[in-house]
Amino acid sequence: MKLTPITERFILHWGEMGARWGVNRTVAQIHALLYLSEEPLAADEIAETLSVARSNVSNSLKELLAWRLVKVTHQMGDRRDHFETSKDVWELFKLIVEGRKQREVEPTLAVLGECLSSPDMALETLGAQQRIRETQEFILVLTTWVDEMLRQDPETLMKVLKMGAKIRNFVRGA
Amino acid sequence: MKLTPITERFILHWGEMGARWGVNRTVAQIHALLYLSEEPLAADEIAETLSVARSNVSNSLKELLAWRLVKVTHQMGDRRDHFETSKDVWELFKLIVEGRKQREVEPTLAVLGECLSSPDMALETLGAQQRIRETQEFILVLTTWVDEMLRQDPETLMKVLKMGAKIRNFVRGA
DNA sequence: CAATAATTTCTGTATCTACAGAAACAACAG
DNA sequence: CTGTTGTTTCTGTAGATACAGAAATTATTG
Repeated sequence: MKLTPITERFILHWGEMGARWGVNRTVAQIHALLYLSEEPLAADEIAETLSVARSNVSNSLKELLAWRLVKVTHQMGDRRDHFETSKDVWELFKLIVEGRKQREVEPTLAVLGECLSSPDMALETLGAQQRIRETQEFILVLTTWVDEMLRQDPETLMKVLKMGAKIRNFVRGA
Repeated sequence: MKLTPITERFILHWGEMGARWGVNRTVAQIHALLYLSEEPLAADEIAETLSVARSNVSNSLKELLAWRLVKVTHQMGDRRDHFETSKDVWELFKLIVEGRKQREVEPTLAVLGECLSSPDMALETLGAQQRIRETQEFILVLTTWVDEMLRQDPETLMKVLKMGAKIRNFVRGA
């Protein structure tokens, strides 16, 4: 399948961005392709379209499945798996944030917690102790809030965001 | 300078996390070191403490300076530059978000904008066209909101975050 | 139970990035 | 002006990751 110029540009840029945020380029590209595609695609089709090895596609899809960003579907008369992703940016965003929270933020909180409860903590300067505590507190507050937000439906979330300025006043008044 | 066990653990973990988010490991480690350190450190001291080459420290510091995460200071009777970072997690967070916005989000918005205004857009399916538009809108709303939030002082921000649940009700009532 | 189609796992290679060490450069002191 | 101290830039290498292609595995059909 030949890509149209815009689709190609979008996919390449997405791959680039993924790389900068610690996501494998091919993984990001495949996701972008599925996002723009009208129908679910088979692995071969993806490999051909993006000019990457079949095996590479297989591994990348496994990764995307682990992130719950793509799902497998089937079509009548075709034995091959077909892959599709949600067309809802918000939902995708949620899944990504959720994934990174689990994979990176939670381990970090664990490490900070262990540090804080370690007897070795006494060896640190008071300032360092405090900063480690503040870091933990910061991450905790932030993730709790993110959790809260992600639990909302897209529409509510949208309203919250579009209301930025008002929130400030709300806080003032509270 | 020898690191205490906790400091070492913190720094190593920070480096690890940086790597996962597309930040050079040494850069992240140096930042963590300065964050926990009570006084500004000279480049040699950093190199020795982290066991990395002096040149590596130089380049990493340049990177951190570009992000405005560290500042140069001087001490009486010492010709060497000394480096320090803010001890305020909130401020650090702001700087990082700000930096990533400029380096990654804005270029992405530019690409999306060019796509949308290109005549080639007519070649795309209606669905793809819409999704590209939605993506742009999404990023726009999100960054606008982030901008708004980062403009607040830490204290206000903290209140906003700690209020997660209430915000929902606020939205409902609005 | 073959024969075929589809997918995954394995293995080696290419590519890229991080990094050390050397060399060049700049600032300063005597 | 020359030696010293400190910093940056340059160059090659080591290490890591991404990836292609082959081999092995699994599923499906007649």
